[in-house]
Amino acid sequence: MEPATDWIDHFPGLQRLPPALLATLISQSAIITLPAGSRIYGPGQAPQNYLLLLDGAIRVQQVSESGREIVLYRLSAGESCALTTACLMGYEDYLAEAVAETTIRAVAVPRATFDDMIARSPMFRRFVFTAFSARVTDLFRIIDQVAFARMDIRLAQKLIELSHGGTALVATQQQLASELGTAREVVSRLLSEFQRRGWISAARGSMTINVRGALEKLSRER
Amino acid sequence: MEPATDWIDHFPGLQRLPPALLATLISQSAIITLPAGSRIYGPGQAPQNYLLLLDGAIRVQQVSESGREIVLYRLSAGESCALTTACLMGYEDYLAEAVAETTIRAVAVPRATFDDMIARSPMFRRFVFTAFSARVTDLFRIIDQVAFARMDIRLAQKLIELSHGGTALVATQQQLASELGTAREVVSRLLSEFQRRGWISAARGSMTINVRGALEKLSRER
DNA sequence: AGCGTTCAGTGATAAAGTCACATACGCCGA
DNA sequence: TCGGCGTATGTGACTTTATCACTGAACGCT
Repeated sequence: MEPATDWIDHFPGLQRLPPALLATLISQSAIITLPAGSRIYGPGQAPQNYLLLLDGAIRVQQVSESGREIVLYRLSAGESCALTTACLMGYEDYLAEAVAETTIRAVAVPRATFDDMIARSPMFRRFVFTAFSARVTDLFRIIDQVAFARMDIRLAQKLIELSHGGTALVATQQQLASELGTAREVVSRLLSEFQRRGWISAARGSMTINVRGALEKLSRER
Repeated sequence: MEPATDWIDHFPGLQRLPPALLATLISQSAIITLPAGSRIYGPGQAPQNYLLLLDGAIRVQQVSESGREIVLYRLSAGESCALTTACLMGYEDYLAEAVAETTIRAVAVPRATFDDMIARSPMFRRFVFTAFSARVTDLFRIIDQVAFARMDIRLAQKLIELSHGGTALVATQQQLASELGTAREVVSRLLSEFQRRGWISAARGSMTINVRGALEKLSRER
């Protein structure tokens, strides 16, 4: 089978790899497609490939024994599963799980090829470590938020984040609670309060931001 | 100056490096000593070296804007500053800070040497990635605990951890609170309760575990 | 229109965090 | 040996968050 070659365009950090290395990377890797909702890695499932995401979004989250969830970070097109890879290389079991939020298309680089590329290319190393450190920074930030930040502030931040600059926002209270690692009832009460102040209007499974400025002001507090 | 060579014995994962690589690593690295309490890395201080810890202990923690702290993980002899290194390679600023808990002695591997070793030795790569994944696993665990675990359970776990199998434990309530990322008053009340039940006896700046079994039982709950 | 499922609201209560003090202990110097 | 002082601890009052147990509303189907 003829491997596709144009996917490399998605990754600015890899575009200027020396041709020989590029050829190796491309010829050894497969392009995979997974439907929305599929679990990509999970506790006890050691990952076998280094994934470079071409299309779609991946959500990495942690699920507690009581069933509560918290979203750790998201990956979108052009990013790679960096932490996963650390676990892959280090033989540690993954404690979090990664779920496809949409249909995803990704390049799967086998373990051996990954190791080979790391050895041969400073640029590839740089690419991988940069991705690592961005994720680790995300984790530090999450810990800071969960340990020290008030929930109304965190919810305001999340509403702004999920609205992507627009005014509409599609999410159930349960989904928001899972984003923040809290209980749905807490989200319900905070949203009531936001609504009472006229900052948002809520409907079943969605809401509208009326006064973005107020949410932004709150989200800058601490 | 003649570089010391015997430090390599501290790191089983590195002992069987090919002689040529070992020679490079040893000749390029310096052994440094830092006094207890020194800040090794901090927010905004990008690390310049990969540290391999020979003696002493390092605590990595996060400090909130309000001054509350939480300990993320510790490093002891034979371990390396793995996450730090990711930030070093990825050029991201460190959000947490690393503090020497005791006088420490460490091998400082310069960035360029680190990169070179990564390129040349599968064994070195394995060593680094293994350390990395152990730390990331620690972070996942912290997030799980902070987001979902009850404080009495976490305190019981911490008392057991800090007692190192013995019965005596030296720590102030403020130190315990910083370990857990909570407020001192919370620790005070929980310790009172443990004491009321006869599980521990507390004094100023220290305490004694009387009924380890009870703490262990509690720490297994969730 | 009826029905099952998913979402959202709410009261009661427990756990944890915050704020503002009151004590208590240990040590050092007069 | 006695104050005085800095650090450590105890506690009341109150707010915020979590948990539990429901109720009722909205939606998608048949």
